[in-house]
Amino acid sequence: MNKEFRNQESNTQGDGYLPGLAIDAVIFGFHDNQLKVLLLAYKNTGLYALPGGFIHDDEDVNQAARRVLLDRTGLTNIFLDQFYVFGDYSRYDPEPLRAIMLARGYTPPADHWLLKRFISVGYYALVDFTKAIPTPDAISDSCDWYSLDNLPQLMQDHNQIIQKALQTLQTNLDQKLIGFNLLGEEFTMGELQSLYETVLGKKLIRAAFQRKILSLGILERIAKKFTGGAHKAPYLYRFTSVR
Amino acid sequence: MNKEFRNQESNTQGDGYLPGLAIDAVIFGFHDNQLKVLLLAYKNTGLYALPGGFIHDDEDVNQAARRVLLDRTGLTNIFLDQFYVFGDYSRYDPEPLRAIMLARGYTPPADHWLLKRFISVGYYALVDFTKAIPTPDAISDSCDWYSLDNLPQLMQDHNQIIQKALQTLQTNLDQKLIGFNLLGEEFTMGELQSLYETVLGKKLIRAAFQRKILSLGILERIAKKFTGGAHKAPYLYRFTSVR
DNA sequence: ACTTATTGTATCATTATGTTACAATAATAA
DNA sequence: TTATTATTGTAACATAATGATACAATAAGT
Repeated sequence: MNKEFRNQESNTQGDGYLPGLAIDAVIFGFHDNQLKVLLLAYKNTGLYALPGGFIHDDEDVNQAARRVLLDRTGLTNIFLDQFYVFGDYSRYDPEPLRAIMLARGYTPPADHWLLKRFISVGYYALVDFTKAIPTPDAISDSCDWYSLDNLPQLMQDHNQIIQKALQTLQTNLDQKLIGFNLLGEEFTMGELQSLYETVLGKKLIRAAFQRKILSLGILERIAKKFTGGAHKAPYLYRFTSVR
Repeated sequence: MNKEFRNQESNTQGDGYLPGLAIDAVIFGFHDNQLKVLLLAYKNTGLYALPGGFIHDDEDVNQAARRVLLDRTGLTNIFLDQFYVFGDYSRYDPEPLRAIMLARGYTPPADHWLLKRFISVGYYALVDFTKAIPTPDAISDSCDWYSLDNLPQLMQDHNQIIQKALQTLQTNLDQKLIGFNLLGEEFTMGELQSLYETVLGKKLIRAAFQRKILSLGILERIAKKFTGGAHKAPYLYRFTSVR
């Protein structure tokens, strides 16, 4: 990986990559009843950013996004979808990348490809928090989960990108039943409801939620989960993969 | 316009344009109870294609899409939205563009920028059929409406692009009330229902449709429309712009 | 055995949608 | 002028979906 960025850096014209096009990935996880996103902190710069990358000139754009996701989380077979292209001219700001390269002790030439204008394809992914292994890229100190309601200031327009991704997630939550991708294999109805409430940012009616979800016929009841709490044990459910 | 393409053609390295990025626009219209799209036929090649274009290096991508729409229809202030980025490597096929340039009597160099791989941002627009003035670009014979259920074979993956645009239109029809953009200022309930039926490809129940639409409180009843038919005259409605 | 918190579900209320019916009414024909 | 016809607007009822409340079942602690 370090190799990859060194290549992107010293390869001043970006040979082998599609010029001017990048990927930004909003990777959602769910933990402690909080919706989280994966962020990178860049070395010696105080800059935070979304995981992202560039597209090889013989690679599908969607495939490049999967590669980014794999590199940052170790996960494959994950829900991942485009949600918007960020292409305003006003986004153009070479300073953060210049700062990152300078902080690495590399002074890029003025016409370095990474300092040119980039259009970014926004992707959002829903991953099982417990399965992802956050992995920094070559030029970042850390790759970590940050709660959505407590985000740091991000590079460029990355905060807005996250907002737009969240909107997309909210409108597609029921419609495409994508929410399940944020949970593990097995979960209780309470956990599922809590996920929905967190994503949508509002309370749902317990009885109605349970009835609705069960009526979809996509859940399989497995066993009871003895939580150790002084109350009836909830059932565990599993998403019936056959659809 | 001719000037613009001559510039794109003779400017073999595409200076002034974002490299490798294009726009394809699926422009929907509604007429004679049919959903139509605007297509270009290219000179001396027998090729049909979606209207499209490139992005100036100081231009917003969305703005470039508006420019394409304006150039092909003469319309501004139109519903226009991104719906997908077509970025598979397998799309890459320089032959159609080479054929177009050759048919114009221009032999492009092997490294001509228009023969390189392009990623395409798909936009869909909903326009008032009666207001649009289909206008060919510099290298096409014609710009015309084609019924969706009777499309010619299109260049590259443009047929699939239209299919994806249609899916997007269908899922967003109620949700965002975008359907109204396909009608003129004033319309009858029957016309609106017919539009919905055509887009969704299924019959709707008249009484329920009317009740539902009216309950949204977004329509203003204006006057009766005397159609000349031997029956009660329907009311004309207008979309209340205030939302 | 009693208490507590939580779960699963039944019950009823309310709202939304599907279905049928019918009066109102333009244009035409008698 | 008066019937005829096709279509519209909407009422009325039936069915389905959702909201709200209630309550029995039940783990675990006391």
